[in-house]
Amino acid sequence: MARPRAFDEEKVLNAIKNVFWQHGYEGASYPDLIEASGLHKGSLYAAFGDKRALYIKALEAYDEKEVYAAVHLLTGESADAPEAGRDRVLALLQLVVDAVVLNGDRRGCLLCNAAVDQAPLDTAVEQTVAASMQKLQTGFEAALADAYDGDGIKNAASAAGALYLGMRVMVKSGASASMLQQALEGARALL
Amino acid sequence: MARPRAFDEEKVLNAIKNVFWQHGYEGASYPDLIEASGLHKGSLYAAFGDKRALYIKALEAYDEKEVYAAVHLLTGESADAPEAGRDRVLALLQLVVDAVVLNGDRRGCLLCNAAVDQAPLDTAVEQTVAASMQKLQTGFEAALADAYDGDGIKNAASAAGALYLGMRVMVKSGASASMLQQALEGARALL
DNA sequence: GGAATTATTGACCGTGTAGTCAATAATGAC
DNA sequence: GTCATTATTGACTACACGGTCAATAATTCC
Repeated sequence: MARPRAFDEEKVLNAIKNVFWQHGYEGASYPDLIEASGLHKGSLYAAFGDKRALYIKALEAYDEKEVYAAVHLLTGESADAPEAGRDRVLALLQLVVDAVVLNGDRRGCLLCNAAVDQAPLDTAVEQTVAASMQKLQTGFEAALADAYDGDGIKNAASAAGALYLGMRVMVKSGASASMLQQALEGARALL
Repeated sequence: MARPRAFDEEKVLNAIKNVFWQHGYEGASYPDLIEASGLHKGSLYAAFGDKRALYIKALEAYDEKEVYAAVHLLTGESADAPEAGRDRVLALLQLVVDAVVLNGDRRGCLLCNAAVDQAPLDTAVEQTVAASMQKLQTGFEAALADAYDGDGIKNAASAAGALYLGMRVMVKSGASASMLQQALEGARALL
């Protein structure tokens, strides 16, 4: 018995997520957010709260979509996941390279960006980031469980996670396609 | 035959570097920079130019000190560098862990921070970052030259570089000491 | 149709920002 | 001592930012 929402919450959050992904937290201004979402400032506040809350929601949306997809690839639950666990890790790293080579997408990883520039300033961000990172870690462990044993699994999974994060940083730093390809080949040789 | 500078340029730049290191580019306000440097706003402008120029100078100072030290460790030119190249890489990764465990220092790496949040927005930053990254890459190649051959050297060096960057991101994301230690052990097992 | 409730709008506000500049101070050359 | 030159100061400006709110619109219930 009240006026209904005129927008699709999920679509709006997706648009907001993309703005933060591309411009970072500080770099995303309300004019940017307004343009991308199609809403007005007051509506954003009424529906989601302040900018920080909006950012957390964007991180959660990223977790639900991008992190989810990565973890499912790692665990082998995706349809196109390779058979061997090690190959699933390499497939994920290949996706990092492909984003740049095939689509020219250098936004990197919203999670990494958040970890670097907002996590140290905001415990809510830090917790959200930590939760997503933990999911990734578990995914890497699942992928490497049959190639290592004992502590070796966790160790190799942490190192693989660091490799993944590092490659995503390389992407943002403007590393060339061949540098990225080299890192991927290096990972193939090491893992 | 004119009034001399009342401050030590190197010390001031070092203070400025630390502010950017801790707070990031956007997070560093002029009040912060003024307090850390002991100079007034007008002096900063007169001596170094605008905030962007100041940031670039801070990146250069970081390159000259921190990147220089890392590269020299990797190439074995430091006094305390291990004999084997592979051990020098691990020693560098150990320093990343130690910064957190021994000093509680979670500032991470100014270079990584710059790569993630400023390089995509400013080609001058991107170039400075790229130059420092290239030096690191060369260092890793020098360290791993005797353990690999042919393309393997460059590949392994790129992967080691990604590992290094990834671990520094983990530090900023709030990863626990044991997670970092795991990644280090993983690197030891893989390299 | 009227009442109650919630969504939407966009003008408005205070603040903190980066950046400027005219006045003043300190030095060396002569 | 005077002058030319450069350094220092801090008040000043203009602006963009995040955030607020009162007025209005759209809906359902009765």
